[in-house]
Amino acid sequence: MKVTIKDIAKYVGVSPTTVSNVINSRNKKVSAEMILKIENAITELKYVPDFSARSLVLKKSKMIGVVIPQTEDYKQFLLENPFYSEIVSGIESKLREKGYYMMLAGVDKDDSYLDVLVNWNLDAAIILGIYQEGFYEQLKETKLPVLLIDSYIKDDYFYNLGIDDEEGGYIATKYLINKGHHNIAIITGHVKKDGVAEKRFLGYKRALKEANIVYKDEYVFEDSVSYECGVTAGRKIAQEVDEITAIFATADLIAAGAIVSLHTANISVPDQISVIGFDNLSISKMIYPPLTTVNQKIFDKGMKAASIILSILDGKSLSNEKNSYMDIGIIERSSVKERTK
Amino acid sequence: MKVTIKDIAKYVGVSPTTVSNVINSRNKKVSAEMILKIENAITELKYVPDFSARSLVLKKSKMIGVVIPQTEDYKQFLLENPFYSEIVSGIESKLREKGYYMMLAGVDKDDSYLDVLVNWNLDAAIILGIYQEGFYEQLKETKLPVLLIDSYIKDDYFYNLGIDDEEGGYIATKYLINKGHHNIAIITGHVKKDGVAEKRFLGYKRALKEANIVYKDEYVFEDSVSYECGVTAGRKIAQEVDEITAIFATADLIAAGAIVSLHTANISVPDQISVIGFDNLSISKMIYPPLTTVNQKIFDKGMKAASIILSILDGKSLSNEKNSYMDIGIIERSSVKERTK
DNA sequence: ACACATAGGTTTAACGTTAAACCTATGTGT
DNA sequence: ACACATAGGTTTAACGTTAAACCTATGTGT
Repeated sequence: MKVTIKDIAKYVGVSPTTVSNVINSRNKKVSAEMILKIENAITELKYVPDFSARSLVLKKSKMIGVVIPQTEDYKQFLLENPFYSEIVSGIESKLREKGYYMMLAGVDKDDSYLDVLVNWNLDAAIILGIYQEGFYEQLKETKLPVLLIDSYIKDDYFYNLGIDDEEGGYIATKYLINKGHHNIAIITGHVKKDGVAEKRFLGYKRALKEANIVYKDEYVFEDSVSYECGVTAGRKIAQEVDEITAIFATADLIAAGAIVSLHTANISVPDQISVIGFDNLSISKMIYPPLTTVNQKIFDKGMKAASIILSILDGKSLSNEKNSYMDIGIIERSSVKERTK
Repeated sequence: MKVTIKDIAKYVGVSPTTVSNVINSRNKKVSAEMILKIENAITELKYVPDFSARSLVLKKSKMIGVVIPQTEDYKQFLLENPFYSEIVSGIESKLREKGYYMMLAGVDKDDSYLDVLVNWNLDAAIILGIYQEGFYEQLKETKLPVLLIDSYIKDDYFYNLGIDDEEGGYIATKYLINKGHHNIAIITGHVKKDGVAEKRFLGYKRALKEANIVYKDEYVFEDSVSYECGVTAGRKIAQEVDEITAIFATADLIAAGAIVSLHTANISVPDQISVIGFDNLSISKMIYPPLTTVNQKIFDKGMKAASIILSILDGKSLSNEKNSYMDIGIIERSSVKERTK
């Protein structure tokens, strides 16, 4: 049998409410002596509170839902994408520090899985990735505080955390230009469907324009954001290596794929072609050559996401500015080189 | 206000129990006509069950705890390790398919965090990684079904899922030997503290012995299992490259680190030195050269772990064999080459 | 000497759901 | 004609916790 608050109460010879008061440190209502007695009884009988019961009466759970998308193609949980797993790490780390719990869930076509937020009296949700229209409507119906990460959904209901993706695209491209490159390919996600991809692409264009380099459609390789698509794009670029001298891969995963293709085609990075990535995933230092990339401090981003949500729950959501941004910057490693030819 | 079972009952003009019966498809107790009426009311009023209340009376939650260790050194959540994130992906995927939920938690020094399993009426736990002695004692006190992944804890209480690590070490080493290598270095985790490392090391020794190659202590590089330690070991091995012709890195993360060091020292893999890894992480095809490694189907392992736990909960834990093993095998890529010199 | 405040509690009802025991009208076999 | 089964429900209590209202003895100011 499970030890309950009543067992403690009986053991000490006191009412359940008093025990509850001690557990929740409402100490004004109970004498120091009694607190000690009850605390001893708790450790002695190994009492552990039942959060289901607590959540039932309080309508709070100290549990935050973290939602990650599924890829339609691969039917796999995207935690396999290091970007998601690193950010989830950050979230969990901060939540645990603050005594909160994390329920991690994938979402596939069956949107109704979202009900889980309500089912469990979750206190709030952090949403990673992009979903269909209806998903956000459902989210709003939960009435819960919701933080969207890297989303360009414009809706007052939601809190947002992201980076300045346009600026990121700009500084990455400018970095290549400053190294003397003019013919710069970009490998990007679907610009129409994905706000992040769109902004980075816009930044790319701005940097070109500013440097008086004509933008060329042929230099744009648009596909899903994945290692595999990086491989495919890299293969195509390998055939134009005399013309193209640098690549802006808008995600490290894409960069990793492209570089493998270039290796296979016996093209040296960075001697024959430079590559800059985006994200600074932990794998970016493991590939060869170590990847120069745009750092977005993913782990910190996760911690920040959790902090924002917790401060909302604490009611100290200071400003009414619902959008937050992380700093970005270039991490120089070895995949970009001054253009010589 | 939240819509409850009572609201539905009132709306339809029936008792709460009847609504409950419909929700839980105990259909024998209610007429077809009534079922329809109630179902309509549920969608109309947007009723969503409260799992806290349900869990309180049923003592079940349909929620499984998944526990991941923290590194003491880095104070980071190990989901950053792709091995853990891939396996968690597999677990989540299967759990969701079966209508279960996942609570993901890190564990640090403050072991009492384990209470969360009891707090939330979790149905079972899946434990990744290695912990101190006391941790397992606490786990047993929860009385919950617990599945340990890749653990060599011998205790009848626990279910286990792993691979034959000794065999893995053996086939990896033998693969190198078959390619003509004699002077084979091994980079391994702490053999005394980590059962997995120990077994793989034993397999390495067995393969050497079988081939009449004398084992040399100088060829053993023992440190933590991480990318960083791979870098360190690789740096040392780089200085003995005339003698050592192959490396068995007992984890892909280690292999990735070692290879970067070899690149830095201008040593060609696999022309001057061959490297075989272990795990077949998704990053192993992203590094250069693509890594030949021992495949342990990590995603599938996660799915299997969830399946085992669910079948225990269903009471159809067929055999009384509590230990399960995944198949392993060599994945040939490009980091190992026939020895020439 | 009395009103009032306060410390240190207790009692009661509620959160939403389910299991167990019970009820009642109708059908069914002999 | 009666016993009995069954379909289709209802009523009650319980899960463990907490909030709100209440109680009582003692202390405190005038």
